Amino acid sequence: MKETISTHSSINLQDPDVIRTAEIAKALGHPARVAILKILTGQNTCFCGDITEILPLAQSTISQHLKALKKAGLISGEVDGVRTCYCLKPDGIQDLNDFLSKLSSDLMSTCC
Amino acid sequence: MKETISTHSSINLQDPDVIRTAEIAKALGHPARVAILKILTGQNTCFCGDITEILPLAQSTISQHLKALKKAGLISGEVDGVRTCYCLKPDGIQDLNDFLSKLSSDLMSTCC
DNA sequence: ATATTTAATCGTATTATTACGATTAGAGTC
DNA sequence: GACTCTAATCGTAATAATACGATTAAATAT
Repeated sequence: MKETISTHSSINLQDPDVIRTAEIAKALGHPARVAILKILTGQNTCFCGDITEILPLAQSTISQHLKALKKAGLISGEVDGVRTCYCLKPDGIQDLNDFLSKLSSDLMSTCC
Repeated sequence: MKETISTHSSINLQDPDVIRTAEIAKALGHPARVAILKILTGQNTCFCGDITEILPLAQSTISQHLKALKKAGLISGEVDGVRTCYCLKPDGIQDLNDFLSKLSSDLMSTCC
């Protein structure tokens, strides 16, 4: 017999915030995609081909990773002639940053 | 013929920083694990059973997710009698937070 | 029009993740 | 000792992710 007074009625797996955070984190959850973000951060050479030259992965694989980052809203990709110009999207990065800042600040609360 | 002057000799997939960031993000990359972190943040009830009552997942599944979070260094798990007490690990959260803060601050650099 | 360049998509094989029920193992209780 | 409670692990099925080469499509150049 349990008398659990749950204060967690607000935490569920369908919560858009939870889903959004997981989505962004998942997009970041592969070394190739972290590396791509770093490359995009440091330079204004945002073409797929440039990344293909830097990372030891096939063009189709890079393209797949770019697609994943774009789907998660972390980067934009605009066609520029025969190429596509990829660019970081501050909003998406901010989303995850917000969650983590909040989490970090809450860490003061006692546990164990 | 290309004359790429790469300034990215420092970015590679074996870079421990890149690998670490991806590892942490991957651990966060599932709604159940984000929810678990939120639960651990808000309360000092850190037992597996408590989480099992809050989230609509089997005990074995929760246990699996806890294992993943622990492996990534985001939580600790200490046996306390018949139970195990789980707790957020500030260091791991900070690792990812650091990367994202840096990324965010770099977003000012021109691109597209 | 033909050829070239760039990047997306297709097809596919391999591996990893996710979820569950069942079982196991250890701690505490009767 | 037998019993209960908690949580880890096992076994397994279904799904997703990853990587590659090959192909396609669109833009540009010759």
